[in-house]
Amino acid sequence: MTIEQTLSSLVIKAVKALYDIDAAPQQVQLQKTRPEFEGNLTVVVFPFVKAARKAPAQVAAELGQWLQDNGQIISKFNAVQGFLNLSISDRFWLEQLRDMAANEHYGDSTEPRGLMMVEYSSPNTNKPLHLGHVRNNLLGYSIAQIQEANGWQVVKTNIVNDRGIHICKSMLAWLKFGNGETPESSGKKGDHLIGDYYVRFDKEYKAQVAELVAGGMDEEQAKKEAPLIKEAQAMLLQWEQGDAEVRALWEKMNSWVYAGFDETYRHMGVAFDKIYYESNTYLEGKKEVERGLAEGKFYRRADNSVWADLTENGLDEKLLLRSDGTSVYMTQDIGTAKLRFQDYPIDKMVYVVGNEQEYHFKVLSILLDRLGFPFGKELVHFSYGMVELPNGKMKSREGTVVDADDLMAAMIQDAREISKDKVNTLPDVTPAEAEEIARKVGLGALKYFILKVDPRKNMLFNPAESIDFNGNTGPFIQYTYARIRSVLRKAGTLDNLTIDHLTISLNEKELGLIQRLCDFPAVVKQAGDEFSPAVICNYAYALACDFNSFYHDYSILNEPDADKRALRIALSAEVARVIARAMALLGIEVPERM
RNA sequence: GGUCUGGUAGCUCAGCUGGAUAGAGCAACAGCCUUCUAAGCUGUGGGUCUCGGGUUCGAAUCCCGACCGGAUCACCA
Repeated sequence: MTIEQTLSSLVIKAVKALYDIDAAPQQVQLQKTRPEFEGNLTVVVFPFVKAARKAPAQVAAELGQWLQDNGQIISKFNAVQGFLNLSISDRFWLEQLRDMAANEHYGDSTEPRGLMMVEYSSPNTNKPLHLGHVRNNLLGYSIAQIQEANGWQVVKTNIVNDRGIHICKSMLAWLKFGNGETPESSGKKGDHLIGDYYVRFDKEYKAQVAELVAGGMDEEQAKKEAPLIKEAQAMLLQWEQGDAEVRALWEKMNSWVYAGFDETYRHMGVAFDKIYYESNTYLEGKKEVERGLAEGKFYRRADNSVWADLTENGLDEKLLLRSDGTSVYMTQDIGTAKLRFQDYPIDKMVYVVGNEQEYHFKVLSILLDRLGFPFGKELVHFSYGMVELPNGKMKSREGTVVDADDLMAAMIQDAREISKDKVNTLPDVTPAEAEEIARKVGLGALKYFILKVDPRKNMLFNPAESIDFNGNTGPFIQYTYARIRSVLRKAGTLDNLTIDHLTISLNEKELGLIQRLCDFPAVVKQAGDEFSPAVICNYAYALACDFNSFYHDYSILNEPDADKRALRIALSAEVARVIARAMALLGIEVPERM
């Protein structure tokens, strides 16, 4: 039972006893007491003043007196207008600290909630990952961790868009201009190599179009008639027909890309439990559409294309199969969903996909439902905002993308240089440890920078300004952790970490820290309910701030009173543990020293 | 045009299921290391919460309208 629950039920008893009011739990408004007032928690009494027929300040005072007389945990109170500020006894807080320290999984929900599949990343295999994917990957991974902490069994999944005209373009450009270049021969990462040929295709294609237009052709027509695009389309057809040569080339080039992606994922610290490939799922989707057609749920037009009529759902009509019988985006997502639900007993399906695809998922949900999949209606599109640059959206063809590998490398380099500049550089640090610290800190700065923003909102990234390492940042929180660990290493030989004496009187900072620690389980729950790693970020930052303030004002190891010293050590250890856990929920590692 | 979404300090963002004098960080300025890690701590300045109505004891928060921005409405994925 949390302090809020305890107090809430006490207040309900109080208003019944004092004013004969039958209050619902939602009517009891509890909030943290603002720092300018004395107390830990505040009851807002306005909801009761009307029924009590007394002035707000009087209701607050009477309520406070009752609570103090009848609830053992309240040590004192004060009433300011309609706000009743309650001070909770030190003993209560000390018991809370003792209990959480004894709980190995503090913060986690104990209630099992079924199986949740989280799809994220979902790259195309024709170019390397960029900043948009970084936000996607970090959000997806973090959401998976957070939902696990909330009791879900989570399967992390990735759907790789490994077929289609885009990959044919890269293949074609490589055949024409590549001279057999490989990742080994060029020293390039496979995904970057393929991305370069995708860009090369576009360049050559544009030149062809320009030439046709110069020759007098209409631009729209030129785009269709350019020899390169015709060749790419022919190649896609060959691929669909299973042409051995095209398939072999496709497999070779995709394998280069996968090797590159694997490296990026590993570096980023994200992983998947099960990967699906569009080349395996799109046929399944076609079958489902055919079935729906046979069952009269869809209809075929004169040109042979297949459509779903969604007008009764307030939407338009949606294409499901082209007139040439090939599948579209929607088709393969239907197939992928079907395979997934065959493979796992999924209770909740979550798609981590940008908000530009809200319409797509609205339609997908309706279609799956219409096809008789019970999970369709319940699917969650975790729709996150775009990462924008100062001059607008990233455009791969305009060269304004921020590459994921480059960005991570740059962050780690910044971290290296900042460590070097520190006056208090660790004297005995080995080069290997220094490098490990730089990696954790650089990636920590990047991840926190992205995750601290409300996922639903668009966010701005300015490549010209470096990401901070001071203030409300990942490194600030990592630093707080490293600081505590340093103290604890020294304390290890001085004291044992037990709280035997629950009679210690707490100072303001100690009490505030314990109260903050007590919030953690509710924060984890809120982050899960709202699908928001940002909630965890805000909490971790507030906790680190509280600790640094405490650390500045009070000595831990030089405290002469042995009981107080033991308490401070135990409290610090608990703060470190919760920081580490919160950061783990964000996919951020914490260094023992920095 | 329809639908969705956003507008809070110079900049990046919290706060939004209504509660006390709207908060952080960055940037600027002023202090604090012989003492547990100064990636830290303390202080100063900085606001018409886009605008206008409404609801109420109370509105950045809820409702309506206006203005401005973004997304989306493909035989692209």
